[in-house]
Amino acid sequence: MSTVITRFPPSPTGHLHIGSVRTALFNYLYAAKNGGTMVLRFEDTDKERSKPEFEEDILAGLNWLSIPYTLADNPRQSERGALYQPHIARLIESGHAYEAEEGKDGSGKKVVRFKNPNTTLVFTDEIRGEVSFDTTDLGDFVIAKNVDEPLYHLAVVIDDHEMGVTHVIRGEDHISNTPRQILILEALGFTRPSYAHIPLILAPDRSKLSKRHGAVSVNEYQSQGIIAEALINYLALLGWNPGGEQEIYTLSELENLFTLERVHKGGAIFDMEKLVWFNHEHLKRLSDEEFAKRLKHFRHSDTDPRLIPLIKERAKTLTEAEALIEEYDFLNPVSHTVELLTQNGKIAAADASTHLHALQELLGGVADDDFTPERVKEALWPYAEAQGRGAVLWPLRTTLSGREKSPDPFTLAALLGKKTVLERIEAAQKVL
RNA sequence: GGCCCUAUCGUCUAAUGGUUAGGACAGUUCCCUCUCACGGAACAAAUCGGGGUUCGAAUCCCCGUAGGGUCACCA
Repeated sequence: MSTVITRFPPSPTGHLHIGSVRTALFNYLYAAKNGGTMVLRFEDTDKERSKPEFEEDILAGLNWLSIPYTLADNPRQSERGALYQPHIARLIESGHAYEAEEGKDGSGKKVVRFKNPNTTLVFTDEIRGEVSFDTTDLGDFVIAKNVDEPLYHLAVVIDDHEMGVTHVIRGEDHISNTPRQILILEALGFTRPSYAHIPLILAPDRSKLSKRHGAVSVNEYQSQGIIAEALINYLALLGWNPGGEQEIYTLSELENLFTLERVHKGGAIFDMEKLVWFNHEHLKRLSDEEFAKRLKHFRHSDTDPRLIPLIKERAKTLTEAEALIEEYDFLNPVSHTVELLTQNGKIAAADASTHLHALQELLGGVADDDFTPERVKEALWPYAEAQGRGAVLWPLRTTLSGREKSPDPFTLAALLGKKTVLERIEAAQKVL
C-alpha cells in the first residue's frame, strides 16, 4: 500500500475561509492518522482574482492553527504551464479531446473540449458510498482555454497525479465535479484516487456560510480572541465525531482518532456560542504563563501576572480578557462613594463603618509576610459569620475594589498587600 | 428546472435491528456565594411524513416532503 498523500489546494482569491480550514484539517488529520502527508498547492489559474497577499494569508492562517503541510514543488498552477501542455496534446492526439473554434467573443480563438463518451460513471465515496452519474448531462465540456492553458478540472487531475495524491478529501460542493475529473483522468491513463466529500458548514438559516452571515475568515476569529486550539477542536467536531462523550480534544488526540467512516453526510450549522464555549475551556486549560503569553501577543502589552488567574477564570475570549484588564484596575488607587460602600443604602452607613473598623483591627493581626487569601479569610471569617456576611463583606470588598463586581475580598486583600488594604479602609471610613 | 447529496432535541451530536433515544452548547430553576466568575444539581427539549421488511426499525427498502449542492472559456 502506497503512502497516503492528501491535498489542500486553495485558490488565493480571498482570505482563508473557515470552511477551507475544516477541509484542510480533515485532510491533515486523515494523512496524520495514516502516516502520510498533506500537500499544499495554489490553484491560481484565475489570474484576475488570484493575489499573492491571499497566498500569504492562507499560509499564515495554517501556521497560526499549527496545521502542518508540505508545500508542493512549483506550488502555483500558474507556474506549472509546461507540465500541462504535453497532456493536452496527448488528449487531442488520442481523440479524447478536440479543439473547437467558438470563442464567446467571436474572435475565432480555439478552446479544447473533452469528447464525452456518454456513459454511466460510478465512483465510491468514502463517506457516501457509491455515487453514480450519467455523464451525458455534461456534454463535451471545455477543459482548456487553449492548447497551453488548462482549466480547473484538467489542472486538478494532472496536479493530483503529479503530486501522488492518493486521497481527495474536499467539500460536498465538489461532488458533481468528480465525474468530469474521473473522465479526464481515465483518458490520461492515471489511477483513480479515493474520494471523500465532506459536508458543508452552514449558516444559521441553513444556507452556505458567507460574508453576510458574519465572520468567515480565520483572521476574524483570531482578532475576536479565539485561540487556535479552540477553533481546531470546534471545527473537528463539526461534521465528525469519534463517538463517546468527550468534547475537548487536542490536535494530537484528533490525529489518533480521525477516521473518514465517522464523518457525517449532512451539513452542520456553525454556532458561534459553542465555539466561544470551547474557547473558554481551552483558555482555562492554559497555564498562567501560557495564558499571559497569548494575552501579551493579543494586546501587545504586558499584564500584571497577579491578575492572570482572576482573568483566566472569567474571560471566554482574549477580547473579553482585554476588557477585564481595563476593568480590574484594583492596583491603581480607587475611589469610594457611600452608595457603593453601602450597596445603595441596603447596608446602614454606620454599620459599614463599624464593620470596617473591626476588620481593620483583625487584619492588623495578620503577619505582613503571610498575607495570603487563606490567612486573610481565616482572620476575618468568624467576625463576618457572626455579624452577617453580606453586611461585612460587601463593604470590605467594595472598599478594596472600588467596584460593584470583582473577585472576592480575600483574594483582593492578598493582591493589594496589607499596607494598601489598611490605607483603603482608612479612605473608605472617611467617605462613610 | 435537470442531475447529485442529505434528513435524531433550537444547535453540535451518541446510539451501526433490541437503550426510559445518551451527552454537549444555548435556555429555565435550584445549590454554592457579599458581587462577578468558577463549580455542582435538576428541568425542558428530537428520531420529517407514509408505506413496507422484521418477533422487533432512529437504524434496512420504497414513495413522498423538506433542505442543500451543482449545472462557466471560476475554482
